[in-house]
Amino acid sequence: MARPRSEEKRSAILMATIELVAEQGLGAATADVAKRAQVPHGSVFTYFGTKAELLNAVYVELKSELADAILERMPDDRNTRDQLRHLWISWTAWGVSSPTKRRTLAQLSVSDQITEDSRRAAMTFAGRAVEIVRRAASNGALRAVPIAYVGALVETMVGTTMDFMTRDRDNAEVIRDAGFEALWHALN
Amino acid sequence: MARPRSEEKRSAILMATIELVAEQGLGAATADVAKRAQVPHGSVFTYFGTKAELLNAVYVELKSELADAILERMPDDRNTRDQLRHLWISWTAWGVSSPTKRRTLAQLSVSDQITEDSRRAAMTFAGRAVEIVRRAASNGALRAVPIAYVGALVETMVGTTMDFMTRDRDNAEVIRDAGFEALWHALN
Amino acid sequence: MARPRSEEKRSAILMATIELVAEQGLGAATADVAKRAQVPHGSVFTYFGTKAELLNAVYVELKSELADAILERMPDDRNTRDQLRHLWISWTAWGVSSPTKRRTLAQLSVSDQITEDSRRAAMTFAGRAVEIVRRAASNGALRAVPIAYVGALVETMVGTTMDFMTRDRDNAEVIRDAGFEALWHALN
Amino acid sequence: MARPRSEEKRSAILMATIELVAEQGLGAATADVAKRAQVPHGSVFTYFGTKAELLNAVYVELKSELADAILERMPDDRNTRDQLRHLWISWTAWGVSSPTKRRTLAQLSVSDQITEDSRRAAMTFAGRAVEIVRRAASNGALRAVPIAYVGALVETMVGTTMDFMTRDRDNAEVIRDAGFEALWHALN
DNA sequence: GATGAATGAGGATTCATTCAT
DNA sequence: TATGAATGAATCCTCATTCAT
Repeated sequence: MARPRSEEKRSAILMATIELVAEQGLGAATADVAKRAQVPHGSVFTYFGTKAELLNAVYVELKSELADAILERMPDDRNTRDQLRHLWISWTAWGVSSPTKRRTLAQLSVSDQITEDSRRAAMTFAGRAVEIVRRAASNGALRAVPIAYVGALVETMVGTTMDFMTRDRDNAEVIRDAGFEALWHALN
Repeated sequence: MARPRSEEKRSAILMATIELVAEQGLGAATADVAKRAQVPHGSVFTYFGTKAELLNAVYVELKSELADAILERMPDDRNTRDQLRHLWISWTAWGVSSPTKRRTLAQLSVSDQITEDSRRAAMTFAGRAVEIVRRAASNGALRAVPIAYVGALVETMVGTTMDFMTRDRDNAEVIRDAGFEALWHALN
Repeated sequence: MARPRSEEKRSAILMATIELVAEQGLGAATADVAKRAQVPHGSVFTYFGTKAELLNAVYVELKSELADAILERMPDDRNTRDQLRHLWISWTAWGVSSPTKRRTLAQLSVSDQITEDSRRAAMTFAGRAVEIVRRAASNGALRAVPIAYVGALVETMVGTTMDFMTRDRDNAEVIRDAGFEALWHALN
Repeated sequence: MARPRSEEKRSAILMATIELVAEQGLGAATADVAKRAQVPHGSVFTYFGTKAELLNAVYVELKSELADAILERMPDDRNTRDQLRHLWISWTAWGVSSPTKRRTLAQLSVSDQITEDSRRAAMTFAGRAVEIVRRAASNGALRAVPIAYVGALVETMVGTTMDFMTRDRDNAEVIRDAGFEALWHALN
């Protein structure tokens, strides 16, 4: 009759990790994560096994959340450009309004601690988004290259755009819209 | 009158750091760097003071080398598109032929250990390259946004392109050329 | 529910520190302390956080022990001179019989690693002793100066006396008694 | 035809050491001493051989300077009390006006780096002062104990008095004069 | 399952002294 | 003699993971 694991604890650890990685990088100590989550140090390991697994869980969590934010109100009935524009706007909006999550996700994305499995799982969430990108690029300069490359280009352009929007709040919308036009031209 | 600092030693430490960071990430131990460079551990600190300074020196060194590689044979008499294309090709060629340096530079670029000073110094090397980008973007969708944003977009697109070229050697040129077309359209 | 901290371990670390500081000074290595205490090096930090905290704990511990030794059999019903004499004799006896503790305490007392908090805590233990000194000095040359100064004078005179008693065991009692007379005259 | 050692350099190193030890304790690095003295690091060792020798030289220098300050205007024709009083006043005056030197001397005095030789040399400077103390104590409670003990008592009482004078400038003279009366009574 | 003490291999940095120039 | 680079043992502290309670 083991006590069931608490979803709250799991979530608290996840959130604490997101915060600490944003603040201190991937070197953030698990003991500090536990303290921030107001959870015993040992619990981090009962819930996630190893630090690497914890980081992977955070990665998947953030990717999933991001995919939801992007796709939630996607106007499926509109043309490709409108859909891509929705993707671009909701994605950057997420990044600008969740800078902590954005920073942590950026760090995790380039980390070699994230497994191929986690990356694949993240891809799955992004399926519909990738499809939009694929359609948008289907007649342009990138029509003949692997879709993964196109997707990566879009992702990296969004990332850079979010960075500059965050840094230059006054011109955030101008940057965002110009960035979208650049993307649209790049794909067409 | 004392023994002068040895340029060779300095260089050996720098190279060893580049290799180890590529292999193990920014957490690479200074003791291992010393061993790889075949110098005593203490010498790392004689030459660079702290690990952070060492990493900054590596960053500046690689940025400088990269700028040289890009600008060395830049055809200044050609039109903007040709110059941008030369930039794109020489940049990706550097990355593909120096994957170790590329990986280390990528890690350093997103690290918060790199100071604003180092980034500024790197910017200086890149001056002429930025000018080409500025010209290329002067009539397109990005004409009204900060040049820093445009430069960052180019840099991130090159990075992504190098990654895929390295991973998919057989199609490297196709990817590279499609990537360039995408960039050209993005800027125009 | 976890393993509770072991009072024995804490105490072993404290004792090992006292010994090593007496032997090697405040520069004694925490690793050597651990070895002497037969605990893993990491445990020193589990129990005391930093070396400075460890030293402060030793200081407070020794001051407390000393206060106990002095005040334990203090004849509260006797006149001031007898009480001061008891203080002097029990204090010097503690120092002569615990030269290791005495030396360590002497080093800590002049160290700038000891915080104001620790010194205040030590003062508290010494309260009754200070009161005796205050009474003894209340009609003499030192009646109008801060009691802290008077207390410091007494402390420093005891320290010097213990040193000479230790060095010259054969005349220890003569020195001790002469020293007490000197103190008594100084205060009266 | 070796270049003669420069008295200026020697002196600069000595002064720099006094300052740094006052600021950082005996752990002050010789490299920092050299920097403060505006002298190459190696020179510290050409002039003093080892760090321990340097510290001993500082000790002897300060003791000598102190002895000069105390004895310079000693009124040899006055009675013992007046001479002792002159000793007390000039000594505390030196300490209050040279807090850096005082702190360094205090640290060195309790250090085990100072050799017996250095201590003996210092004693020699203090000869006339010891003689005054001896005379002052010749009929009191301390008449039968080793003169070294009496001297040490005087020294430690002066030290404590200087500390409180420095800390409580407004009452410095009151403390000084009360301290002297206490000393006089202790010796008589 | 819950808890937090236990562990010891690293990690970055310091430093007195030596010695090449 | 003057100079400052060279050296590597030593230092304090961190940390992921395990495990006794």
